[in-house]
Amino acid sequence: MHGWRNGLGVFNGLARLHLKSQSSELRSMQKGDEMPVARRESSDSRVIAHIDMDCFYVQVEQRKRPELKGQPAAVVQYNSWKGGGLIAVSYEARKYGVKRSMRGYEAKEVCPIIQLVQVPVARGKADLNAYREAGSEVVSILARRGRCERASIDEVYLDLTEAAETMLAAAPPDSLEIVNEEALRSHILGLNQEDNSDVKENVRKWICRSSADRRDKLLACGVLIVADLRMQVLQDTQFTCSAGIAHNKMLAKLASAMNKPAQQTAVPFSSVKGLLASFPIKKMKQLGGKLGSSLQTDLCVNTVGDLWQFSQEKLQEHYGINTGTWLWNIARGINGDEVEGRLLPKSHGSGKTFPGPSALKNLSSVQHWLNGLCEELSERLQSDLEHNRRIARTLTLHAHAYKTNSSDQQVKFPSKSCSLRYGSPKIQEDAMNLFQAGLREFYGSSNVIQHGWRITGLSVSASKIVAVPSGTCPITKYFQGQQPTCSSSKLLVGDCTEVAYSSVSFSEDEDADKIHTTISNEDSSIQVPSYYQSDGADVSKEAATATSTSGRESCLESNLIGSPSTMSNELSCEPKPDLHTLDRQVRKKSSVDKGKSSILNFFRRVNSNSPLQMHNPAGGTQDHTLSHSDGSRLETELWHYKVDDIDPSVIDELPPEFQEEIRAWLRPHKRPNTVKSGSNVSIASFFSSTSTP
DNA sequence: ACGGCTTGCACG
DNA sequence: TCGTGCAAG
Repeated sequence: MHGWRNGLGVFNGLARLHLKSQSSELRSMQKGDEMPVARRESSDSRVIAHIDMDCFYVQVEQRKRPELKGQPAAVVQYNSWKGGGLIAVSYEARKYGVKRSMRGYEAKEVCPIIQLVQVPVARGKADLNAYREAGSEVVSILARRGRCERASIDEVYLDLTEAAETMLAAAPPDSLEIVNEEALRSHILGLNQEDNSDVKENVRKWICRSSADRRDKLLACGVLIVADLRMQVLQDTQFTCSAGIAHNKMLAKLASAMNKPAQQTAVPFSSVKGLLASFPIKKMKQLGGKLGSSLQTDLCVNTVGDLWQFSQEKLQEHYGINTGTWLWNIARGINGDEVEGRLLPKSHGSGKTFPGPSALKNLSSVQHWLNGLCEELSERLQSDLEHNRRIARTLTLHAHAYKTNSSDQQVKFPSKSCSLRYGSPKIQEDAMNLFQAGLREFYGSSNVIQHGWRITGLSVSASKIVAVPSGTCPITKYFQGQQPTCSSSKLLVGDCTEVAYSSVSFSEDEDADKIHTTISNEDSSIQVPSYYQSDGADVSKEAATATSTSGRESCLESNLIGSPSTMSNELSCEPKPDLHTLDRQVRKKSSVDKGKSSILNFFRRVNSNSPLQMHNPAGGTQDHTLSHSDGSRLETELWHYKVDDIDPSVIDELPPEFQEEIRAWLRPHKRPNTVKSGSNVSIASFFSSTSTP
């Protein structure tokens, strides 16, 4: 227990910079302070929600076939063997004891009246697109009230801090005459519900309590907002969901599962300790597997409360610096993970298993299945390009295999990747080559004749997805921006886009025009923040006069202008993610943008008289020096900014699109996972590697 | 060598 | 950077 109290007030600093009033602490933080990994102190006052769709695949099928609503039902794939495997089960069916991972036949045994709906099949494999699209519908609604992170096909995190603060300032709960019925149905952990009491009235009192501390009031606002959002989701999509509202992601996630389906649960700070004390360790996210088992068997930890007796150092010795620190923190309800603004997946994949006798035995069957997988992948990449203007740069092939007549069964089939060329035929060709490369390695030196092989699983995936430079910039201009002079540097977006264009436009015949118009479409009927509009014009002018690099730059800039919703009208029934969010999230990860991100240009214009020194406090070798992509710095001064010199309060004044980026620089980073005993690494040493300009 | 198919992330 | 393994749903 001793660590609990210790955990409450010990940490200062970076994590709090979202609060204007506390931003000065960022500057005052001195050497000797302790700051291992991303964390927040437990005075964390964010309002975070986790939204979890109820048996989502079932709901999607029920919307398609309304006669299934209210019925015991399950979604099943591959009806061929033992009635197929269940992947989603309605709550009515769960009452009969039907579980996910049952076979169709088993489900029928315990619940004879269950309705089994098959997952759509395309090219001989399960086709999950309907569920993906339904998930996007939900995300587009949930993203309305705050930063939104698509955590999976049916789960979303929301950072509602700002919305809650705004509500608290403008229309605080204690001023409300009527409270949303859905909000009144909330579960408030720790709220005493006496036997005869009016439950809803108690919830109303809690929500409207004027004596509540600020954190509870913010949480109450969160409860109201989430109730509202959930109603919107239901109205617009017919889907129900459950939600957790808390001060961080971990607690929100715990809470969302506590009352399902179609309910929401809030975790006031005062109830955290009681909640965790007896909470089964294996039910914590990330602890459902080997790590959780290790805690149980090696440390005799069965509940989160059992973790309290271990010092940080002890946990670090066992599990490494990062995991150890993380464990110590989550045991105390501390979790600084940010809600990433990301509405779209980071990769696409298509795969299939070939169990038992269905294992593939020769190249032609591998080719057959690989072709189908690649076709599906290609379609999804096309769709991502059209809807979101993104391209993937890397193609990866995974396979599971074993050798017949061989002793070294433990040898794994290696994954292989290459740069991704668009167009189904190219992807198929490349995937097949990757497979053969993997196969050669898989053989090793073993005797091919004696040792045949079987393939039990194949998958292809596309990753490293980046935004396509597009918008006001004609393609010709765009290509001028990336002459061979760049070849030595890492202009991956450009290089890859070029590939994408040529192959998409010329290999997939009928798509050529579509792609072109997509890229060059510049309908500007959408609303663009004023700082973009004025800047956009400026940048375009600069682009027109400069030669070597500004073509590229202007493309990147103009990416901020124009909207995906203006494109591909025939597909416009689908929800389109917000381009600004999209652009921000892509830019954040792009190695290209590290050196030339729009935010630096923004600073350059705003502070043109006083260039600041900027370095990344934790970025190691990362360099935020702005230089042109061709490496010529002729007319480009070197703009250095030092993070310490940025008044954190200024961040809130920046365009929201930039705030995220800046905060990412300021955020603590993970340390290399070397286990050190006595591991209080000082801030000084943490920063020292990059503190020289 | 079966629960199947996706995703994301940490590690070396 | 690439490839592997873990975890989740």
